[in-house]
Amino acid sequence: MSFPPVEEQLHIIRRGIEQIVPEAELEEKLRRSRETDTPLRIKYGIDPTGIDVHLGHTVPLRKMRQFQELGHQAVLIIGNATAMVGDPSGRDEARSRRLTEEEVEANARDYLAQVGRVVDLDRTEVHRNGDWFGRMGLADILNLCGRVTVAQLLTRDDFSKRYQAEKPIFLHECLYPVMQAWDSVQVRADVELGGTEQLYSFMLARDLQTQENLPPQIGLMSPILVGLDGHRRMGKSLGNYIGIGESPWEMMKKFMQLPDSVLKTYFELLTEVPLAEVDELLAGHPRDAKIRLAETVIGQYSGHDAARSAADRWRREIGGGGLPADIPEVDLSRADLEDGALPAFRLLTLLGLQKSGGEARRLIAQGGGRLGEDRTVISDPVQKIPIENGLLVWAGKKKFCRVRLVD
RNA sequence: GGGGGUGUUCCAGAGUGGCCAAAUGGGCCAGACUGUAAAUCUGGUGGCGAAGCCUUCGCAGGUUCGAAUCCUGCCGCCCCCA
Repeated sequence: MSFPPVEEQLHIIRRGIEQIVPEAELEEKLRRSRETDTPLRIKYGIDPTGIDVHLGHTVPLRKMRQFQELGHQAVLIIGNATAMVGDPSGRDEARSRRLTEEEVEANARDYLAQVGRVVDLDRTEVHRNGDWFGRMGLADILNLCGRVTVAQLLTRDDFSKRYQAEKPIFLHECLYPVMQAWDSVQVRADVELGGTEQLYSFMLARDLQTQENLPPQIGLMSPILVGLDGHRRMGKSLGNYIGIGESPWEMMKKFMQLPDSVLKTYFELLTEVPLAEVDELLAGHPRDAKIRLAETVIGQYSGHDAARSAADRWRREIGGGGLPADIPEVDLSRADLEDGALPAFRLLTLLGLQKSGGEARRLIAQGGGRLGEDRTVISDPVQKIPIENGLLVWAGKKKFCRVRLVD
């Protein structure tokens, strides 16, 4: 096996990376790796706490894939032990609940399947950190804890913020960064991937590795990928994410709703489109750049054909103002009708377009209730609407369905 | 163990006896404008087919014509002292 020249590798590795600590050592490691023909061990840890892998997760995963392509060894850590603690990073609150072992294991399997869409699992070492943490006795744990001071922990931004805000910090959470760092010792990591909020853990790992007479790892930190709102990090709990398991069309719609301001970062972190070309794209109409972005990323998960047809569909239906292709049909029982008609607000709630009568009334009062292909505005919330099969009903621009009358 | 705080509607945070379904901000929803982007502006944001009624302010009781507001007990969280 022979590695590409160091400069070439660095060029690929640096893309989309915010911070490398320490940078000089990375170059040195790459050089030595190439001279001795020894792949670097690239660690990335992921806690199986949820089930949806989204684009935010793919940033370090893609980086890992790139390392694989360069000939290095990917080392994936399934944090089945750390998952039971919960990563306090970037949180200003404690996790509400700890997961059970069964949940964690189920999630872990699910995660691997999803992760396999980005990294090449056949060429990846997969470890579960429960394998080593499960074997540790109290003495081992105390010994490990004895290497970290509380003052150090409190230098972490998330902990100090919480501390100042008089919010709870639980003892087991303090263990999280320590455990994460110990993983690096266990797998003899040369490089660890993660977000910028991982700095503390990465540095702690270097300390522990040095104490164990191992070469310290390099931390490669990606910027945080902001979510659909354009401000806060992409995350499941914020509901602002694009999951890699979503259909091409779902992804398409979400991409097109991104604020323009994030386009450049998205291109940089999620695609391999050369940056010079990205600049050219951004000089044109942002809408076209966005379509290109969406198509490129969707193509990575669903193939180019599917990506293209999603993009075409968007241009046709949404860009072009046509009717949506998928109009869900909702059953409506004839028994609910009154003389073949219904008050407008009641229609919306029965169809599930609105949660309550009050909500539906407000929507209609504000001009969000519409009927038919020509989207005639319903003017009065209690207006009697004659119901017929196939009637198209709108609750705002994005929610709609057709009536299907049933007995 | 002792002392002091605090708990409000999705979130943050006002409200300290009636004018409170509860200020304000955020979020969210709708409308206008657009590229169904962002920003901006406008309106809305407990439930009930109107008037009116009903349920909400950590939990359980109590005082009162009347309680988110007062009292008692319980629970959670935070800080300080030891």
